[in-house]
Amino acid sequence: MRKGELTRAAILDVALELSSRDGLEGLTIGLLADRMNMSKSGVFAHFGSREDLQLEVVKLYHHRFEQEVFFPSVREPRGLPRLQSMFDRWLERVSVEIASGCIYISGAVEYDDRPGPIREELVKMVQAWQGALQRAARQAIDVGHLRPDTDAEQLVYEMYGLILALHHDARFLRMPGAVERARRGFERLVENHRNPDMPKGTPAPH
Amino acid sequence: MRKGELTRAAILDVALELSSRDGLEGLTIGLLADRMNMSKSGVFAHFGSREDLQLEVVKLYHHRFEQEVFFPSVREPRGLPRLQSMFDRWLERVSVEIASGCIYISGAVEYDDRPGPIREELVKMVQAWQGALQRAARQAIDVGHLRPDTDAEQLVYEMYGLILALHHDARFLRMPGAVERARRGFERLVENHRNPDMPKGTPAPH
DNA sequence: TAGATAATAGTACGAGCGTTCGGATTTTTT
DNA sequence: AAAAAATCCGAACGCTCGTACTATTATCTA
Repeated sequence: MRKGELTRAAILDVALELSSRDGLEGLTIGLLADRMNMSKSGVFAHFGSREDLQLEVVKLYHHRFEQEVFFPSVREPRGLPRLQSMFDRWLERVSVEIASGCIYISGAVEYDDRPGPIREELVKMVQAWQGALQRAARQAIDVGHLRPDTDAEQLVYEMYGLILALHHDARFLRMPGAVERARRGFERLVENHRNPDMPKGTPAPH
Repeated sequence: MRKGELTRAAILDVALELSSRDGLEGLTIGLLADRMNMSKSGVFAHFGSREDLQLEVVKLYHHRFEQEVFFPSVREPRGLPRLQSMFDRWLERVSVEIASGCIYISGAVEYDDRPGPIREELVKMVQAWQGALQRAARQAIDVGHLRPDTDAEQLVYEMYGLILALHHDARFLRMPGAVERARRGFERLVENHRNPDMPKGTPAPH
């Protein structure tokens, strides 16, 4: 009863690694078994089906993303500091993933036209992340860090574009310096919407 | 000698359609034969291998992209008009491809870690397009439409991000209004780098 | 420690894949 | 119209995939 959960977790760990490289659709039970020094059926027995395995991989990725990017950022004070932290940590994570691949991004392409529970799960998670970014952006407007006429959704749209371009240029084209470009793009974005008459004496409560 | 080339072209046309939807790696000869009302071996005979078929699909896509986006734009006058035209036509094309998928974008994800001739071809073409955009941006700087301190590569990086975000939000998340967001992002981008003291009386030669 | 239960291996099946090959059929050339 | 060549089909091969079933081994419990 305990050993099983342990190897199951180990399998999922390797499965996430393989899915990051080859995509969720490229994840194969045979290769996974090889990496685990196990038989195919031994691996398979831990999951009812391949689709269930893929779903678990997606959930595991989401959990790690939350742990590494989202949760540390919400401890920052409301407004621009929090939004900046979210982008920084996000960018930091994707920078590391240049070597391995990001499941949110590759999954978006793999499942943009492939209906089913995996697509639904992916969409749900990406929407959750975009929603969190939008809330942070709106708070930055509310506390006066960003101009009141700032379009939060447009802001998040362009932030997402910067990250996607990073993944594209760095991972696909192998271009150096893409991380710095994303950073500079965000700086320009913030500078464009920064509130020139930020009311002093009203620091954002955290 | 003539009939063969005709059906070969017809096969490639359908193959491009299928590859746009399911990705180049999702293109299968069996499905292609079904759509063509032909036998698998009949389809196969027109190409030495599946990889050759995929390569031809990539080249066909590139040719259409040039025809529809690049060539009409270089007839615009140098500088901002040409750059604007390139982005507009690019955006227009991707807008249509929201229903079918864009091979440059899906290919970038599929082949970011899969070496071989297909990856090389894709990289070459994307680099060519980015190079064309950079040349147009530099010309816009040279003729004085954009500020002299404008970083052309950074500009293209952010343009690419806007298009990638469009593909992501519209095709994967099925969000309405993404096209308009891309357009607004580009407007802001241009407005940020527009030359305030554009020398009058020196219109760009075209 | 003995018995129950969980965990893994082994084997096999059916489907789909790219590919090969020989023959039938159609198109082009002479 | 006859000969030559190009085009296409049908069947089969070897491979890999996910999955089902049975048996064996390891682990936990009483």
